[in-house]
Amino acid sequence: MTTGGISGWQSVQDEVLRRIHTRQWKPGDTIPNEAELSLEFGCARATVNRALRNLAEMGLLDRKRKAGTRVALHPVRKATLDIPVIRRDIEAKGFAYRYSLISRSMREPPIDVRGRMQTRQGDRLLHIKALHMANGRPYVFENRWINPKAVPQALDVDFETNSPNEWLVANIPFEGGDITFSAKTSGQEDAHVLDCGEGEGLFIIDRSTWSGGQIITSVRLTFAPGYRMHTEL
Amino acid sequence: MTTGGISGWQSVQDEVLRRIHTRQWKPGDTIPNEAELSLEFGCARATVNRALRNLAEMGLLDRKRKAGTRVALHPVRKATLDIPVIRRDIEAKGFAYRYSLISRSMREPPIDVRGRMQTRQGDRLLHIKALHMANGRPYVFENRWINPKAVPQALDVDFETNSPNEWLVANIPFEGGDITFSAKTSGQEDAHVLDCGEGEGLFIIDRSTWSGGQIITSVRLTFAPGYRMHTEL
DNA sequence: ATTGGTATTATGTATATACATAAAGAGCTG
DNA sequence: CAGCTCTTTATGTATATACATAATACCAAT
Repeated sequence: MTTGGISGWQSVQDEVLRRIHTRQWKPGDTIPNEAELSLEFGCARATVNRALRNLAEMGLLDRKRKAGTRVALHPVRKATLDIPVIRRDIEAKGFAYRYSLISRSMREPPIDVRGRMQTRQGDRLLHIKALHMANGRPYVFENRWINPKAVPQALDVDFETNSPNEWLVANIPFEGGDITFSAKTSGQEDAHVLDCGEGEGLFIIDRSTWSGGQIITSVRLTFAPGYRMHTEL
Repeated sequence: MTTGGISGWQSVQDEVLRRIHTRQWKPGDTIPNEAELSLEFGCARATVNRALRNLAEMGLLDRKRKAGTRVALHPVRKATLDIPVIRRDIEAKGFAYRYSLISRSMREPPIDVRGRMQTRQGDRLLHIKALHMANGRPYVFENRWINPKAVPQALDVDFETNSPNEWLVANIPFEGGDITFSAKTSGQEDAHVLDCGEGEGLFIIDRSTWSGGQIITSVRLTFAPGYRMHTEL
């Protein structure tokens, strides 16, 4: 039978994918509409819709009302990264996790942090420096600012045994945030804390999270040399 | 009215989100099942399903058949990154794009590349080095290997005016791949090509793509200092 | 030719219904 | 009590139908 086993939206998706890969449908082409495809595949339009919607989410199809569905000209593939809790990240790799607090204080942040956290001059924030270790080796240096106006409970936590990373994830829900990935050259503090040389390239994640219109926290994670963040697409 | 305007799966999603954020439903809690929620919200179960499925995809809910739906204990937030064509990335930032080919040759790859590309000893690959510039400044150094067995057409392209990045995206469909993000310390070649100092931290993207069981290409993108990759969650 | 309104059309969503499937839990058996 | 089946149950999916909405295409009036 020519239809093989086309049943279920996944099969429809697979068949559409096949046609794209074999260039039966080339980038820029408008493909048949949902009604036609449902007829061809012998399934309901909703099933075709589910498949095409999914492919559009993956960035392989462009869909517009009335205009129809076309194969994406520039397949802007979307890689989805998991942003795990650091302890779980380390443990998932089979390493022993250890945590140690470096410092904890209230202070006025430098101007760049003030901008990111949208606080006024003179506002003091909770500042925490901590180190996460894998098998006894420094893994990532956590440099975090917490807004006490948004998270007053944080003032009662000493962060001696629990990292702010973990405490926040477990206790403070957030609505959204933004992440920036970059690289920097290790300075004196980095080299000291991460036990590496000065002038090494380090992987950086800067993250701010907000909820209810307030910035909750802003953190810089500085990873030890050799860190790699992997994903598939 | 207490229900406000709960209609449409997005409203259902918003309401569920609200209950999570207000801790009415705490991490680990099992929430009412689809049938109950559809009754409460006065909509069809399919509508609730759509909303909850979406939230599960975002990593906020854990769903299992029979076990029910619960609020994720460790909200592994998924950040989706766009992986654009370099030229579009640069142009989107409002910079003038320029491209220049550095070298093009057939050669046997070093052992690490041979591993990534799954080729045998003695197999020769097409090796291309190229530079992408933004407003005349080096932006990213493209160091690519192409498998001529998978992409024989590439042998007829000189890549003088079109980057392999762009040519491949436009001409060779791929099924999947993997990406690794990391940082490295600039060496002599990096410093020369990217016009920066030696010993600077550089952002690295390593990507391999495959189709039909064959590795098509493997590339290392070395970004000039200051590059940042941004996303929201 | 430009403007502007209207008809057309493909996707987007909601609905009730039905059946499939995974997995937990009960109950049975050795 | 370990190990097995069977039942129960919540999610997963497919279906036909209906209506909503965005965006194009067409036609008329200026």
